[in-house]
Amino acid sequence: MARSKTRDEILSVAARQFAAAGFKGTSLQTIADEVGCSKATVLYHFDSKDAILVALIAPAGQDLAALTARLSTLDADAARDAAIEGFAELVVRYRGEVALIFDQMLSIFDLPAFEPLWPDFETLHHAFAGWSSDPDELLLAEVMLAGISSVVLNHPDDELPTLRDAVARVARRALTSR
Amino acid sequence: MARSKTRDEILSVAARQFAAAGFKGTSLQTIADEVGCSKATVLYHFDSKDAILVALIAPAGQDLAALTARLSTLDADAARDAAIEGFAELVVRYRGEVALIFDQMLSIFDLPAFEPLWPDFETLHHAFAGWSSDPDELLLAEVMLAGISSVVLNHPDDELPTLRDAVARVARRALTSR
DNA sequence: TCAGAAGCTGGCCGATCGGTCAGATTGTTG
DNA sequence: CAACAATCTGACCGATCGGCCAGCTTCTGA
Repeated sequence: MARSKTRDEILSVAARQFAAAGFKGTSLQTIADEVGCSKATVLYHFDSKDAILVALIAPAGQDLAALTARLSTLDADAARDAAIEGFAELVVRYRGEVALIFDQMLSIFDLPAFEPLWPDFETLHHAFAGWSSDPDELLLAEVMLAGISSVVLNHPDDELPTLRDAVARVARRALTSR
Repeated sequence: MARSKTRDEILSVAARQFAAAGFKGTSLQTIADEVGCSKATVLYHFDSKDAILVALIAPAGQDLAALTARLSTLDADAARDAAIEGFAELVVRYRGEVALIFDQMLSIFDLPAFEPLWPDFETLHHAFAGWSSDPDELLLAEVMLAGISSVVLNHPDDELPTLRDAVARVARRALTSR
C-alpha cells in the first residue's frame, strides 16, 4: 500500500472531485491541477481515468462484501438489524463512493467497475426485508436503501456521525413496523 | 404549443436521452442523429443545450407547484396522505425529469433550471412528515422522498402503474407507523 | 561512481464538445 | 409572379476531452 505519495494524493483528490462533480464532470486536468502535478503524471500512476474509479471503489466493495457475508449467517430479525447498522456505517464512511454509484446510475452500460457489487447489494436488499419475499416488504427495503444513500450524500460532512445513528434509528422503525 | 413538429421531436428525444445517459452524457449530436436532423437545427429551435433542459423541466415544475399549493390547505394527516399519493403520481409521470434531478444532484452549482423547484420540494418534505418538526420524522420523510424517486426511476416502464400504487401503499405504512 | 529504475513533464494527437454563421430550401402571402 | 419569413444545413470555430510519447530529472543500490 501507499505505493507513492503522489499516487495517494491523486486518489484522494479524485475521490473528492468525483463526488462533487460526478465522474463525467471531472477531468484529468482538474485533478492534476489540484494535486499540483501534470495530467501526464496522473496517467503515469493510473492507466486511465476509469482505472482511478476502479481503485477508488475497491475498498468500499470489500467492506460491503464483508458485511453481506456476516449477514447471511443470521436469522430474519438479527439480519435486518445488522444490515441497517452496517449499511448506515458503510454509507457514511464511503460517502463519495456512494455518490459515484448514484452518478453512474443512469448509464447502465459502461460500468464494469460496479458489476461485482451487485450480488452484495442484492443480499443487503433482502436482509433489509428480513429475508421476506413479500413484494411490499421488498419494495420498502429498496426505498430505504436508496433513500438512505441519497440523504447521507446530501448532508454536510460535520453531521455525519450523528446522521449515521439517526438514519439507522429511523430505518429500524420504518422497517419493523407491523 | 406544438410550435413545430421538429421542435417537439427534439424535446421527446432529448428527454429520453437525458434520462438514459444523463445531461452531461448526452450531446447535441446524438440528439440530432436520432431526430434525423442536423445539430444546427437543434440549436435553431433552442438557444442552447441548457434551454432544452429548461423546456423539459417546466411542465413537471408546474404540476409539482400545483400539488404543494393543494397540500398547504390541509391538516397533518390529510396533507401527508395527499403528499404521498400526489408524489407517487408525479414521480411516475415525470420519471425522466426525476432522473435528471438525480443526475444533476452532484453538481450543486450550475442548475438555475432547478432552483425554483426547491421551495416546493421543501413543502413536500414537510407534508411527508405531517407538518411535524421532529428531526426523526423529518429525516424519515427525506429518506422516503429520495428512496421513492430512486426506486421508481430504476424500474422498467411496464410496471409503472402498479408501482405507483405499491409505492404509495408502502410509504403510507412507513410514515404513519407510530 | 554510475547505470538503471522510478517519477514527472511539455507537447502533441484525434475526437468530441457546445455554439456560430452564411446561405440553401421551403412555405406562405400579396 | 415576387417577396418575405420560417426552416434547415454544412462548414467551421475555439475549447476541452482522454490518452500517448520522448525525454528530462531524481532517487537508489551495486
